Amino acid sequence: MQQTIARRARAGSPIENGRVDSVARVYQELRALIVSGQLPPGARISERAVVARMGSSRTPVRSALHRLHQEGFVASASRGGDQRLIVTPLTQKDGRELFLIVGHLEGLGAFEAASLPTARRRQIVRHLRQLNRTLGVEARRKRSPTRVFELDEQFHRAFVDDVAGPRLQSLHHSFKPQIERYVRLYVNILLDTLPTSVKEHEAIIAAIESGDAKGAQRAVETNWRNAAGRLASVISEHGERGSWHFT
Amino acid sequence: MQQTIARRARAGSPIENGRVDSVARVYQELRALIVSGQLPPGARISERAVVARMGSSRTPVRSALHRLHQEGFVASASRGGDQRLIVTPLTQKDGRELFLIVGHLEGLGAFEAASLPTARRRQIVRHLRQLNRTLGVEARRKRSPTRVFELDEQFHRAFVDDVAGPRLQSLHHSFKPQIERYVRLYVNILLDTLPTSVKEHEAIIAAIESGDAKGAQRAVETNWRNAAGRLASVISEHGERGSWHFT
DNA sequence: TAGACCAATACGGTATACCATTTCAACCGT
DNA sequence: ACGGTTGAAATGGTATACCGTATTGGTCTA
Repeated sequence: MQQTIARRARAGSPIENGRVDSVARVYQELRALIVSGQLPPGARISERAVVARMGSSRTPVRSALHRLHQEGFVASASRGGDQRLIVTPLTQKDGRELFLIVGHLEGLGAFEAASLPTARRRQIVRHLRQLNRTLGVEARRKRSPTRVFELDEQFHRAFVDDVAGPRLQSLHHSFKPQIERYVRLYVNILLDTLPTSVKEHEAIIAAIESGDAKGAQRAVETNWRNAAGRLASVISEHGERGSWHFT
Repeated sequence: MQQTIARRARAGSPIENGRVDSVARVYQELRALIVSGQLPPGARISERAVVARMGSSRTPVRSALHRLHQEGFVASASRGGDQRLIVTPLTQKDGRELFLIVGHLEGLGAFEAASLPTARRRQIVRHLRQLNRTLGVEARRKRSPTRVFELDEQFHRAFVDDVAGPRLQSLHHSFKPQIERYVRLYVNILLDTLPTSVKEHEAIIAAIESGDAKGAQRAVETNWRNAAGRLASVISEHGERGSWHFT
């Protein structure tokens, strides 16, 4: 019967011939809920609850959860035989590891970017400079954290996406949103450290511009290592906001 | 009816109370088949064929395939609407990316290992030295490539596993077998470059011993970058063995 | 004989039924 | 009133039926 409803919904869709790829839809919606914090860290996730909320069936939901699990957005609280899923808690240790991994992954990207022929490098550098300038402006007037996220995200994508193969890209795409979870949790405090970040970005740009691959890699890694440090001090000062369970 | 058979099989199992976690079993068996090359690169994989071979049902097989897909062991040949799965082909580009990513991931591990307190570092170093010595011996008498894989694998695990958090470990565990696919394909040729590898390992050990984090990281990355180079030259010389489809 | 068309079917996507286990809470006995 | 017991509901795992599309192999025609 639900099948009928779903089919009818599909048929009502604009031009869609049929298939809607529920798993992708469920995956994205769920991930958005987790990243935005509407599903708080530690919250239990039941397949049937998701089905009820998103109106699909268990099979695609199951696939989506499987993927989220493997990417680290949800974790198994594996009590007993079953593995019950919860939204991955935000801890200091996990945050540090996440930041360092992304740093080294992007470090590889930066290395490759700085090894490009001069023409393409110049192109990338111009883009980076523009983004970082905007970021600096946005940092001075302290508001709209969303915009800041977006700019920082674009900055880092600018020298990774263009140069990374499919594997590195997919890793980056799955890790960055998890970073975002941490950043969103401590926005206001992290916002104060923006000028430092902007300066570190300058170093990255300079290294890529001059074709200094190792330097670019080091600069990116330093940027992330410092960010990890800043996050750690913020967390230890304010407590781990995201480690409790709200059943 | 098949259910009955399965249940009976379970009951016949030694002490098992019930659940066998088919998905893990299917995942591991399939992965082994892919890594060992019994399922050749480019081979099509159909859910129902796997079911027929491994005797489970489509749901767990589907989960296992999903995971293998995300980890990169299988790829979608996405013709048309469906995404048909094939064993990921072994190409020069992909191999290079794989090696570099693992290099940078392990670089992070080495950095952390070299940052450990002296006592634990000494412990790790002793282990590393022993493994590398055995590797050197094994290199001189040229046989048993399996043993060589194992030793190299253990060497790299020795400074990653002990120090890495769960995320880095899981990445490492999913990437290393994919490296193995490439290595297995070109064993005999790659075996000649072993002495070089042993020397590079010495550099890694020395850096960890002296607590030189950046040096250790660089040494590991260099080791992998060189390995990528060696693989690339071998592939371009012998052609891409793994890029054709055997339907 | 070569190419186009058509039917059988293989396949992936989805929905759902069923089972075993765990959880949770009402209920009963002390 | 409190703690233990039991049974119902929930949950995850598995098997399977059904759908629509894409592929394929064969036949018919030019």
